[in-house]
Amino acid sequence: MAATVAEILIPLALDQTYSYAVPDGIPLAPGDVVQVPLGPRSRVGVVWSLRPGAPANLKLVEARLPVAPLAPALRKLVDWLSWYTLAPKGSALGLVLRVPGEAPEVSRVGVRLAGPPPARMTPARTRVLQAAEGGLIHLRRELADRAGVGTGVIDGLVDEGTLETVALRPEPVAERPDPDHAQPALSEHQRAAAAALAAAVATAADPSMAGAAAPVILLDGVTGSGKTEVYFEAVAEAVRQGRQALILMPEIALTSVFLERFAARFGTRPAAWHSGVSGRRRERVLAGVTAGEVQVVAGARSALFLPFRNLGLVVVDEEHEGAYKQEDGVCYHTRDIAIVRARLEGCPVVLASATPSIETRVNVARKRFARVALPERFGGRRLPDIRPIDLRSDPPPPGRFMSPGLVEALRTTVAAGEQALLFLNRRGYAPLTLCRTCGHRSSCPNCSAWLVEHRFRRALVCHHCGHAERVPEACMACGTVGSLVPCGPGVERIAEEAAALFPEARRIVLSSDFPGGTERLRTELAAIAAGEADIVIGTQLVAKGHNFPAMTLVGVLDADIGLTSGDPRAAERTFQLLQQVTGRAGRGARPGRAILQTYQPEHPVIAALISGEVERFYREETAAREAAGLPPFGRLASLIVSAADRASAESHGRALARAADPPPGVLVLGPAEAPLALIRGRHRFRLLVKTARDVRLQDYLREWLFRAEKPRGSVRVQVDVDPQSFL
DNA sequence: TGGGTCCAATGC
DNA sequence: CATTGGACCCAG
Repeated sequence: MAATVAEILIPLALDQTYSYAVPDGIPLAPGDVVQVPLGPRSRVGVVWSLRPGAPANLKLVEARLPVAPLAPALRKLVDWLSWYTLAPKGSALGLVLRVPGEAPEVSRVGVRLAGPPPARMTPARTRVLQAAEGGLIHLRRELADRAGVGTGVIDGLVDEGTLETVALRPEPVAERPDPDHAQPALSEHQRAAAAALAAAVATAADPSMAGAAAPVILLDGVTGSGKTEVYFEAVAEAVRQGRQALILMPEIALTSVFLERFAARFGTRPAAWHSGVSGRRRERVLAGVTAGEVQVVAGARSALFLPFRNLGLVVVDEEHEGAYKQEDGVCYHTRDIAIVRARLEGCPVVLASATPSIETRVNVARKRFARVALPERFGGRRLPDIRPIDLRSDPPPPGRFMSPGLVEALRTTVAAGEQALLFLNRRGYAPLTLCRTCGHRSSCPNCSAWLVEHRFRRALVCHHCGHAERVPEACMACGTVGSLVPCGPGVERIAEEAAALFPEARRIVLSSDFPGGTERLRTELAAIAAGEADIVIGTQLVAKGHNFPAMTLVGVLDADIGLTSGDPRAAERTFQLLQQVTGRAGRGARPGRAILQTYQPEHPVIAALISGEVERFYREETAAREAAGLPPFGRLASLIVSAADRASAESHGRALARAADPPPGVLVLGPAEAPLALIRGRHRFRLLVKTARDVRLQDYLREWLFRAEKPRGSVRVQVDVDPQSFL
């Protein structure tokens, strides 16, 4: 009877499709979403291909689900992603496939005046009738609130026939953005840049240009140069062309400011998509995106996999951000996948950054990406003056972390009624707790990391696994009471110091583990922007994307953090972070300045920040990468071998190394104990594969892992192609 | 020997 | 991912 076999991909960690017989009654096409039996249960899968065949002992496809099929571009993306990352195909599908839940669309019910007044009048009923005057349709709840009655009164009037119910179409998740809502005031540079981006969008939308490769464009502009306004014009062009636009951001949860700026330009907010959007809203955004009704989505990395119907533009804001790298499950870099997705959809990509990554710079130099530059700050504002304080010659008093020079700068800033930011990229009170008597250091039982004291929570916390314990009275090792001392500063400790020095200044501490969650963070950020604080003490969370007009001083407490991590990207990362955080100063009318406390003012990163020789820094850093054969001049993959016990992790790592047999141009290093050897109770060893740029890295890795001993027991091997961090 | 727990293999 | 059945352990 059935004469077709369907290859079905199921969103589980399976690397192959499974074959099912297609019943005659269910016509199928590739991309269709189906229900198939798998083991004891029924699961959702996607038709990957169909072929004629006499199904012998195959199970039957149970049903085709009444949802939009997975578009060819997304199926290609899944294939490409699993090829590139070595993740199982099914895992890659899991990123893309979102099956709408069973929850039926709750149509909102409205009521309106429709019949004669009720036989029996009451004061409550009178108020309702007054509120409903004019015959307009009101929401049941809203009408009740307006009349100051319960919804029961409304229902009573509906029963009487005085009011009638009307089914309302659900409120759209996002209004149509109006590309001509507000004409932005752009500088000449901005206008030129915006025109270039819009032209790329228009060209890609032109049917006569179909098939031509749409460009990847780096929008390169210093902090405060107005990149957002510029790429908004590209978004506007996509909307005019009737196409969809996706704006990817590293930290969408905190950007209500961004949504407002969008609304000011387009008259309405874009649809937001991130982990914080859940339930009904998520489903409705999904449905709107699928149908093409939602035109602009602003989202975190998972938005990259939404089923756009006619994508016309992808913007990757803060292109260089480390948060774009997904480190577990399917390891991918959002920027790179965004470029692949855009190519499959035939639309341009805009990468926006004040501090573009070296990869992107090199791609510009190689003419693979175009570049549009915004050379100056909006309104002609100057970048802040940056000055070092050498902690060797100008140290803070004992037990303090602010040098006299920084304190003095703070004093003048606060006295002038301006705002200062004290930046330290370390959460908590103290990063290490030491016993003065026996030298014992509190460390995490599950990870090879020190426990960080959080004085506010009265706990010692592991920043890797979340393990937390009460701050003990006595040393765990020697039992001495009152002998534990906090070592080093975290933001909480800096806040304490600022409070001691400037008791009358208004202070706000911000860090990602802040009690009150994102809602509170949002209000605090708004308060800072409104000038309701004199001194802000914060982690990197305050470094990014916020506009604090009254801020004129940024003090970096430890500019050297991160320079010594042994990670090849450490210098670049530190440079980007410090460039961003110092860029918070002087965005308003008054000029800004920044102070870097450092032990190594001669270090290339610090020296470049102080002298403003950005290009020289990048030139040298790029040259160093090239000399070392590191990306983007060579390719890297890391294999993390983890196991419940150290010995099995190490022995499997060694077995892999023995089987490596690298061809010319490939170097396999390790296994070495991973820098964080123990995380969440798992011991980790790392192998590093370094190849020349033209080596087919994935093919080699596949072949190697196929040949090598398969992991047994608790052993896991995690492959990360293009690793960002080496920790 | 039965029952209980744990964990790796399995799914078309 | 969710289920399962085999391996291992313990009490009786």
